[in-house]
Amino acid sequence: MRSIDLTEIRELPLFTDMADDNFEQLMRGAYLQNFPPQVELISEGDHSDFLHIVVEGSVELFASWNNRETTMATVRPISAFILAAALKDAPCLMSARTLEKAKLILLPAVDVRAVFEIDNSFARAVVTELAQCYRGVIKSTKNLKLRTSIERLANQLIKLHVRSGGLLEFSLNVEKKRLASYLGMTPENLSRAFKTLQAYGVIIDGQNVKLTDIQSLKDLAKPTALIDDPKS
Amino acid sequence: MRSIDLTEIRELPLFTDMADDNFEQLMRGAYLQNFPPQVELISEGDHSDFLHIVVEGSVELFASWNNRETTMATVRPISAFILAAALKDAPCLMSARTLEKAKLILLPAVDVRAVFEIDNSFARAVVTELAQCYRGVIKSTKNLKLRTSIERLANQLIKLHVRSGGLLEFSLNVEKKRLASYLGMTPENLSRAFKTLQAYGVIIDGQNVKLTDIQSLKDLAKPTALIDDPKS
DNA sequence: CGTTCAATTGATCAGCGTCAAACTAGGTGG
DNA sequence: CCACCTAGTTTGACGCTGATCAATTGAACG
Repeated sequence: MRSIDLTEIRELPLFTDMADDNFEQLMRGAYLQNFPPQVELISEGDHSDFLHIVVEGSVELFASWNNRETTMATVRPISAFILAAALKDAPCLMSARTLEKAKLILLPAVDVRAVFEIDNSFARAVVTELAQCYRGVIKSTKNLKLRTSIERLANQLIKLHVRSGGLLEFSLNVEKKRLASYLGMTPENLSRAFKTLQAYGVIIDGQNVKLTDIQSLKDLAKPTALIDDPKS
Repeated sequence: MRSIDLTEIRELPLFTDMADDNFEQLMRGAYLQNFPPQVELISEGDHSDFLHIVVEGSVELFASWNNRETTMATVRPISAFILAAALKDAPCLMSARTLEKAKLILLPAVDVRAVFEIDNSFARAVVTELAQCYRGVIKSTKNLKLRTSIERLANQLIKLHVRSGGLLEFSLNVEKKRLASYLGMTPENLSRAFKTLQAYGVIIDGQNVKLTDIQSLKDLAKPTALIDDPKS
């Protein structure tokens, strides 16, 4: 575990306020592990024994029912996932798989729960984290229920544009079929949606996106802080 | 405030573990208020000054975008809503309106935040509550993305059946147009979906529902704990 | 009794999923 | 280095689900 720089972990909002001792205790039992692509880390319904933190690479959270599958989120460094299930010792509601080679820190859930009980700062940091997760999913539900698939795609592109720091050219950073599933549509439909957005100055080349008319795209997408702002 | 029995509030999971002093402090600033039907208690985007607790009646949480509106949840006694926004002093992501005459307790958000800072038991109870909310929304997203509207309706009926304690006859307890919106469909479509479910032993009379062939309904609905179980 | 709004029904239509096929790109092995 | 294989992506044709529009019925309320 010492092989990796713990500073970055320590500085995560979730851990930054907690007592040194407790952070130490948490990290003593931690594993640092490398995974190849397409490894299923967690299966829906599992009781997860670890809180997972993505250090490198990316992880897909997805859910299944009746032989159907949908992408719920993509987790990128550095952030934790399945916090709620690990804390409450409840079955995971989502599965997780690596999308590419990935490096994860695994914190034993028993340790997380133990430290949660004794460290009040950590408990409050957990509240902040969970509140953010909760609000994130609410926004995502609004996105799904209030918008058509083309509106969702347009807003997704604007979100990536903002996330890139305002660049007019950026990468999707996910396979299109996963983006499609995340947005609640089929790959075929996504492909057609991109074509539709050509009329709004969107140029696609593989995973590369170029926006040549942000204004008209925004007029279509009508982004709002109450759905699209990752903060707030 | 003394006019109402606080025992029930005190026994809510959110408050049951906290120190007496702090509960007192929280309740000192509380308002007990009656509202007529169709009052908008909170508007999306507001900074809510109060944590709301429904004591009688029912409250609809809904969201809007671009002149469209969707029902996100119905809150019934006794439970709190907009906890996350009140705690983080963040803009509400959902609006709230009374559906019928309702009695609410309003706890000033500043007090909630103050007590949250000093009462560690309360802070941990908040974690439990938020984790439950979070997992609830995740289930709801899975429901929306993985199921067709008829499957959602079938599962909703089974959920009401279970909630009624296993009765084969029960009430929807909401207007059909709100149920439709909650399930992500139009009222017209819901009406037709009910007709489709007649083949599965579902008999509708106003808000009254009778299930005459649970097994075939379950075969269609395929309920699963990871989407439909309110606990877990 | 009349007004209002929810609920239903029918007709029509658009969005989107499904199926099938062609095309592309990346990776593997000869 | 090239041929091949696999899987992702695109395109077209088609059909179903569910939305829209319009009209009617029904129920609640003043």
